[in-house]
Amino acid sequence: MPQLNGGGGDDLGANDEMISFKDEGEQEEKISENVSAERDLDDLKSSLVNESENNSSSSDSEQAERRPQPRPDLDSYEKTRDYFSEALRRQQDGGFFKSPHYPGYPFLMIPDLTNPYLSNGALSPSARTYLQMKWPLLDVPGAAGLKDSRSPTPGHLSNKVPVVQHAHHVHPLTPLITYSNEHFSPGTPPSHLSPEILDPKTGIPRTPHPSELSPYYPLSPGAVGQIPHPLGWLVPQQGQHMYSIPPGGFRHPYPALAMNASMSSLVSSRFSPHMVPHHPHGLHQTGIPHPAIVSPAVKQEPNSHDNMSPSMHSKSPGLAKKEEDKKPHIKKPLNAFMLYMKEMRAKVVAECTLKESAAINQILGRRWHSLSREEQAKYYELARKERQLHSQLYPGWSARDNYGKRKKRKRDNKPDSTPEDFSIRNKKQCVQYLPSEKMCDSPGSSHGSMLDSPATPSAALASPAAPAATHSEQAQPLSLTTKPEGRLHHHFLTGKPSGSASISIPIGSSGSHSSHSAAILSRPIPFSSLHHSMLSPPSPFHQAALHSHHALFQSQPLSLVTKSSD
DNA sequence: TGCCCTTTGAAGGGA
DNA sequence: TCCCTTCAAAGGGCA
Repeated sequence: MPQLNGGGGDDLGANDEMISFKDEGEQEEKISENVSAERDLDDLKSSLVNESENNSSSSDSEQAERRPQPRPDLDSYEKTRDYFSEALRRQQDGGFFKSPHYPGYPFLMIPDLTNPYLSNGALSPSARTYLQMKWPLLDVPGAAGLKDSRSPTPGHLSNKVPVVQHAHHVHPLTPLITYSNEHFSPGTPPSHLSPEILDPKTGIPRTPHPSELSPYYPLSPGAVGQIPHPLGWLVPQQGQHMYSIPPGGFRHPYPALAMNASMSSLVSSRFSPHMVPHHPHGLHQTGIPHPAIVSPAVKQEPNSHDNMSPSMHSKSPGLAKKEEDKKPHIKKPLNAFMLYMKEMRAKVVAECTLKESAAINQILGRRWHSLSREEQAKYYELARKERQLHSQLYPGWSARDNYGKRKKRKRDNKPDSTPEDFSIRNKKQCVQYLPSEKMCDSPGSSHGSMLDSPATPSAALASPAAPAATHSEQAQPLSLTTKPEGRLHHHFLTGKPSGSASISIPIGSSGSHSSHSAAILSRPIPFSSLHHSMLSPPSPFHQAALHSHHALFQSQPLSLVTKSSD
């Protein structure tokens, strides 16, 4: 697996970190991915027929690309396959994106997608192909009439994740090309990304047809007014949509929204303020509820008033309550780990026999730590954009608004909770999930890349965690429950002190997490007790980490460790 | 039916 | 500034 070129400075992992159980499987996976990709592409072909036909008069670049093939769908197919080949080649060449988890990353570097738009504002054909591939239901310009977008999008609207990611051959991050391929640097959005979509044929601004919106973020409440989430790539698996415009949303006039360049590319032309009527029921015009908006009946507590906007407070109690009942539940933006989890869960599930999310999440947590800084930085950046977008969409929304929306969760370290209660609560926590992950533990568990080396400038730059570190550092996984040494080491991205442990294995949870779940479950298995298949042979670095880890463990009893003793 | 579990990170409030 | 709490996703387990 290729490492970052020239990054030798903090190359913690040495070569051994590249050795993982998954490497072999990776080969197979690539093969299967290709097979699967082709299979998927077969399906894709048919959806590309019309597009190709409709663009017979496309640009010269397309003409140049186009092979003299009689079937335009095959052309698209070939081009798409070229992308895979190119992606694979780049991956093998040791591109920036090195993780075997992300075969799709190289797509971010597809040259043609660097500027997927033609001079007239239309998507380049390959970009269209790509977009079609990534958003099969996305009616990109030129593909109009391909399908009736107003028809429900069945596959994407399920809230359940398919056990096997069908689109594993394309990394979900690839749609981030939307942001740019400049490693998420908020660049200047293409000029065509104006609130209005230019008709590629006429050049006349027009209201985007719903079919041009990402199918993963179909318009929900307010139908046309619904904003498709630009991070829809995260959703495809679940078919969820992140955000929506709640009734009463956009408390600020939309034009007043300060859209920076990054946001512009995020929101793109689909976030036209002209298409933001309020829909009281949080339903897409198709009648499909927006996943980001949980029906009050589902999530909202009957007596909850804390989700009321100021405007609602000013209304009459009855009316306010009425609207409150209608008011959708605006979910929190996903953080980096959540984004990662969402993406990788299906993969882990597919790799493992595990089904329990708790166990899966443990694996994901460890894999998260095994990610390189760059990889994590991508997710941090994504999360940052998520938050940014969320804040733009819901200017008045506060995370506090959702407090109490869920049922009261375990509050085992409440002062009033009795020890009996606590012990009862922790009975289930004695279940040890991790051993069962030995089959599918992170190949990168030996990666060690997240260890406490200072962030590289690029990573730090890319990290949105930097501004938020004030809050997040306390929750850094590296921080020990006991925090015996104080906050001595630094967040790998922010460079800020973030904990005492010098290894990346979470020992319990910090903060409130540990307060209710810092039992043995949260405790990592000592390296020495891990199955061989769970960890690669320790590099010198990891041996040092082992030593440190053991030292830490020696200072902590291995028995049930809770923070309830506080 | 609905909470619990598990993970990390973000946000907000209180001290 | 630090600490704590809550929530975000997910889905099997369990009462």
